Amino acid sequence: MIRTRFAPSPTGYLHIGGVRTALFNWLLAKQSGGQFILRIDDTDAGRNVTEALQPILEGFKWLGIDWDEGPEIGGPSGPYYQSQRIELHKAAVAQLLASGHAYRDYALPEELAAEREAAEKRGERFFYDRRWMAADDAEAEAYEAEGRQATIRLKMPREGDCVIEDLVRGTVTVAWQTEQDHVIARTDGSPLYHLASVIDDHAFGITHVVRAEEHLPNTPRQIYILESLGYPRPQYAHLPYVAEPGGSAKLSKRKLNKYLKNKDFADLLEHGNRIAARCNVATSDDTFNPVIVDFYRDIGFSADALLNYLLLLGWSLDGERETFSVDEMIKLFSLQRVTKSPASFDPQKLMAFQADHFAALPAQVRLDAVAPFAIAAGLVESKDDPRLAAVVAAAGDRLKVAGDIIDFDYCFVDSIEYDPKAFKKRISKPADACDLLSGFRDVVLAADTFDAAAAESLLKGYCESAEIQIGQIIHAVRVAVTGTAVGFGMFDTLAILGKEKVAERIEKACKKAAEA
RNA sequence: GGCCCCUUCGUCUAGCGGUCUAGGACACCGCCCUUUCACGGCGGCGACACGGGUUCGAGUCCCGUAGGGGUCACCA
Repeated sequence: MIRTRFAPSPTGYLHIGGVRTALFNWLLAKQSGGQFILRIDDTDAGRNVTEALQPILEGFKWLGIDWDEGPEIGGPSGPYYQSQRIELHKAAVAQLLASGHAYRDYALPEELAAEREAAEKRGERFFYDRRWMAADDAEAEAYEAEGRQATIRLKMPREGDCVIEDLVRGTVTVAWQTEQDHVIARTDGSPLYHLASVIDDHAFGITHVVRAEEHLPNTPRQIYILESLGYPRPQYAHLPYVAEPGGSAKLSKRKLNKYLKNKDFADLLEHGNRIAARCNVATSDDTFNPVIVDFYRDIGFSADALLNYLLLLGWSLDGERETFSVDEMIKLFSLQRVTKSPASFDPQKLMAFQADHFAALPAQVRLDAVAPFAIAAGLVESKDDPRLAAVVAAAGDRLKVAGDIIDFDYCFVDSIEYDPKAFKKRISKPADACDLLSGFRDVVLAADTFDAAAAESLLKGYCESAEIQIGQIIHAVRVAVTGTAVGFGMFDTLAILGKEKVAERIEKACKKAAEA
């Protein structure tokens, strides 16, 4: 039975790289009928845990990554907050101390810092020499009489190798002597991450530790802890990290300013900002950016598209197939096909996946996705407004994300803005534009029915009688009734607007042209 | 700097000694379709980091070099 876990710290946001790691864990568990566990690593956090956790939980819910055990639902191995498991961790520390795998260390932070500095000066790396180690109770008492307090350090082996069989990287060998005596408990007795993580993984029965490769250097000390405690080793799989757009360094939320220099990244954010501005989406720097999942949800991405893209960031089936439903991901994923090198985050490719996924959705689903944005932007009052369904259908794949509905605001609002360039080119400049437009307007007004087919025959008939090619008027019509030079089919547009609006806008455009 | 990891088109990747004049996707550039935009179709551009080996034969194995990256907390 495979049991995997993802262990976020309550930071207030869900990082895209973290989602990728969680996804792989989830997939691995799901495909074998195993369990995926969410554990909250809040040993350091303290305040506001619930608040800082909420966005993360909500992010997973939106993505459809559900957990079999963890916050909100509990489970047989609980509690799932590390801060609530502290007694267990302390007991393990005591056990390690008793068995001689760890020791009390009375070094003062200043003393350590001085040692570190001295080593650096000599051009050597700092290596703690156990100078303030208490070899027995008597020594400990003596140190404590001086007013010192002990941290607990691992008494790491100083010879031999630590051999890690990693499911992604193969055999990794590290000489024990390169490992420090890591601190596992602070002077106040509180246990540190590595200790807690190992204890909890064992307590939860985690069989596969699948995490980002930045944890690879931590693995020897964790192995030392678990083997000292007599625990079996889990299987390890260290995933390559997700790299920044156009670069090879790890994607980090802290370097937003740097990513903004990448055009694709900046364009994606700009796209989001455009939607957010119209749809009342909060755009705090902390969460509204393409490194954080909230961003995608808030501008109308499909969760499955994001998942599909992330799946391919470090994994491939055969190098050919790229589109996978969630069920297919679960069925086909394998750690064997995880790549070893970091994959850089490519906003354009992500958007391509999104566009494809969104275009393939059934009309009703697309409508449901778009409606909240249309309502928030004040384009319609309810999703039952027939114009909305008509626009979504007519727009087709021009809607890449649900929030793109704002690009077609001219189908809903009372008065439109004209793109100055388009207006000049199609209406002001051509001498006969307004005459032709006015002629067409009369035809429109006289029409009995005005659906797309009717609009088409009306315009074509008008061209015939005016003895012009359709190309000579259709662009002017588009600019006059939509304000822009681009959009979906003209006849659909006319039908959606209705004859009164079409006539009114043509008149207004001609008036504006005459004034200029 | 120590330790560890990584290295095929701009990007994501296929490739597990001969089928590689290196395949697919995104991006980019043409052309076609077309009332605009988008889609779609067709075509193009474009990579095995370098140097040694091993082998009849190396993108594929070995060793070096270079480059990139991760990590070195009483953070997680």
